[in-house]
Amino acid sequence: MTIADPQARPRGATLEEVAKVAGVSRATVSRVVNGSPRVSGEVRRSVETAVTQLGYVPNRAARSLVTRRSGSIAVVITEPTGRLFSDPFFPRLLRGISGGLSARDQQLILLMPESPADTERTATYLAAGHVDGILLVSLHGDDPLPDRIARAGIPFVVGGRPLRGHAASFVDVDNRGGARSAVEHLLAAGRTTIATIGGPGDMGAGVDRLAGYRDALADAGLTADPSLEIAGDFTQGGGAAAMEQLLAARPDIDAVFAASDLMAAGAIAVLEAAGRRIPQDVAIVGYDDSPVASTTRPRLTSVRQPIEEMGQEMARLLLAAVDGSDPVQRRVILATELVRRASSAGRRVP
Amino acid sequence: MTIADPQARPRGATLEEVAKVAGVSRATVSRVVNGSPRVSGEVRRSVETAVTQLGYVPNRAARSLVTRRSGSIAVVITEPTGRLFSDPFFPRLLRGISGGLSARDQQLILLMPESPADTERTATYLAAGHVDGILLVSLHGDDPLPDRIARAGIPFVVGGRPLRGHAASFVDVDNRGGARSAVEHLLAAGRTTIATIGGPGDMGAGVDRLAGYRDALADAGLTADPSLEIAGDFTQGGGAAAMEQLLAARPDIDAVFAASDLMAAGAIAVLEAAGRRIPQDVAIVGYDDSPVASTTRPRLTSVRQPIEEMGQEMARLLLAAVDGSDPVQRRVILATELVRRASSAGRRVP
DNA sequence: GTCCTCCGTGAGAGCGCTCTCACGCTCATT
DNA sequence: AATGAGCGTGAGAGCGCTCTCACGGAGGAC
Repeated sequence: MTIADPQARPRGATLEEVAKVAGVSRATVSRVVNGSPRVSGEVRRSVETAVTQLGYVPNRAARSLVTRRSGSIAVVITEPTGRLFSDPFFPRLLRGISGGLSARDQQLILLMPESPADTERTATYLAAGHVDGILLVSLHGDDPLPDRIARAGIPFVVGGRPLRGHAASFVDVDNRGGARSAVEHLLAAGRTTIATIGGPGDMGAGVDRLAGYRDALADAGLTADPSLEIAGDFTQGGGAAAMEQLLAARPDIDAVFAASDLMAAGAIAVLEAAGRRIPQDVAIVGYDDSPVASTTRPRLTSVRQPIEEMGQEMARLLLAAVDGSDPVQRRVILATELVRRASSAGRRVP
Repeated sequence: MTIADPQARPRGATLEEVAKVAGVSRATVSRVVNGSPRVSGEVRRSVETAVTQLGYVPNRAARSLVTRRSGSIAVVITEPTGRLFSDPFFPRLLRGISGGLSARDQQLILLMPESPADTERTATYLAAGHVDGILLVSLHGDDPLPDRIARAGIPFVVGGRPLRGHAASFVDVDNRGGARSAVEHLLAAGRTTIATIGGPGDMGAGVDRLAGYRDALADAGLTADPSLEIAGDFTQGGGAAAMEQLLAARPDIDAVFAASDLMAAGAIAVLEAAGRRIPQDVAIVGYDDSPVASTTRPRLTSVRQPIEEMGQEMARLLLAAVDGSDPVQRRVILATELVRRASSAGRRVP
């Protein structure tokens, strides 16, 4: 094997070698490295010296083999295309997750299955127990993954409320509350005919934002009107198409709540082309507070979400579940914040 | 241990068990699983049956322990904040990398060190040989990582041309050529006083795009003018600040080449506020062709980059290096494409 | 003084896999 | 007919680590 291996990278020191240098047994070095309290101060110091001197770093594979823990967490992103490329949601979420994980010395394994075959391979990989826990992001209603890994008994946490009632912990932003506050803001500005361009009906974020929209209307004593509701796909093109339909059906619209900034940007372009002034004729509010919100003209009022925090919280929940210290299912909902900009400014003169 | 373990997750079948079911030795099962040709058809089939029946999946830790290969590749993203959150560069790159890796059954380990302490831990982790190879993304000039891992002898590939002459393979988009084509486009439209808002001077993308700008001017017989060049930080705010300085120093500007779309968006806002019409008074071209480019008004002419392809190519190069089949250093430069939109339309009347 | 407990340490098994080597068989070669 | 090459298969070592168990010595209870 020494001969056959083309690489022969220098292998680091082993426990055995550290033990020899420190003049103790392998077991004692292991105890020191893993912070066991049952080691005398003197021995501990001499082991630590040897560790530093040899630059010893534990071999994770060997450790995994016996502990049956991989020391890694999978993050699975199953997003066809749209949202993934169009807003900085994922980088921010990943950063939050990464931060939450690194403190505990867990590695983040990123899985982005594209094809159904990929998804199948991913499911097999995950169910085989190669990771200690799983973070599921951007779940659609029909995703088979949660069931598969639940059956395999691997702890997992979902980002965003899962639509089907999986017995799973999840972390979500308050989509319903955020949408409600956006629409309340429009109502307070004197708008009366408020349409919404919703998200996909198979995603929690889509469903909940629509619910929040309806909540606000109901509170104001208005009844929901199907001709004012249309589903988009979170993309700019989708937003534009939806806006056109909306405008054709209801030319009397004086406000639009779009469930994403990109869709709002698409809607703005269409409204503009139709000769509507924003915000004078039609006020518009988006969702996400993405960078796009400050490049539209007028700049876009939007609902800001604590994405990094969401990632961090997901990591925290999952690690607790992996430790077994918290077998309970938890649902964490994080608050959103309405960021007011020009697109919804000014009171309409009735 | 059986008692101490709070989880006791069902462990999958082992090689040994498959061997027993198939009536062969462990070694033979290993050969079948690893696709060795030295197994007779009959035996192979009976092993495959047993594998399927037991749902056998190899234990990666055990395999790693003996092969000294982890089966995973690290992707290190060291980006302070700005770019990471503001454009979809990273998701796209990650997707490209992921695609390039998954075909080879390599796991993608994502590392996003934030603090200097994180970076140190990351370096230690990587140098310890826990991954088979490393992909370095968004490298700044002063990053100590390349040296560290080069010294440890771990194969790595850099995304974007590294500024200091690391003896490293890299994949880059043709920043210089892309910038040149953008500026040539402005020249062809009759613009004569073309400013540039560049990227950070410690990043290859920043330096190269500036060089491309100068190339185009030189080709047109114009000499570079320091009062027309200013460095930004790839963010919208940075672009706006730069544009203000530029406008104060050279009110006669009739075109701007911004090294990122976000900076271009910032510049547009400032130009607008200063009463300049776009593109009539000042034409503007961005870089990245990000979603922002189609939300600005007018929509932004920009340089499109093959980001997914870049990620794929990085994965490909790295895997070749890991295999040892390609110890040569490679430099791959991918072509860009100018996407013409309204912000640079129309010929200026001299 | 004897017995027992407790604590720090070492010995050794074994996690699941790959890889080398040896072995026995079948065929082609002389 | 004898020899050897080649191929498919099995036996067994060992990767680096953790964990259980055993052991010896110190200290307290009787």
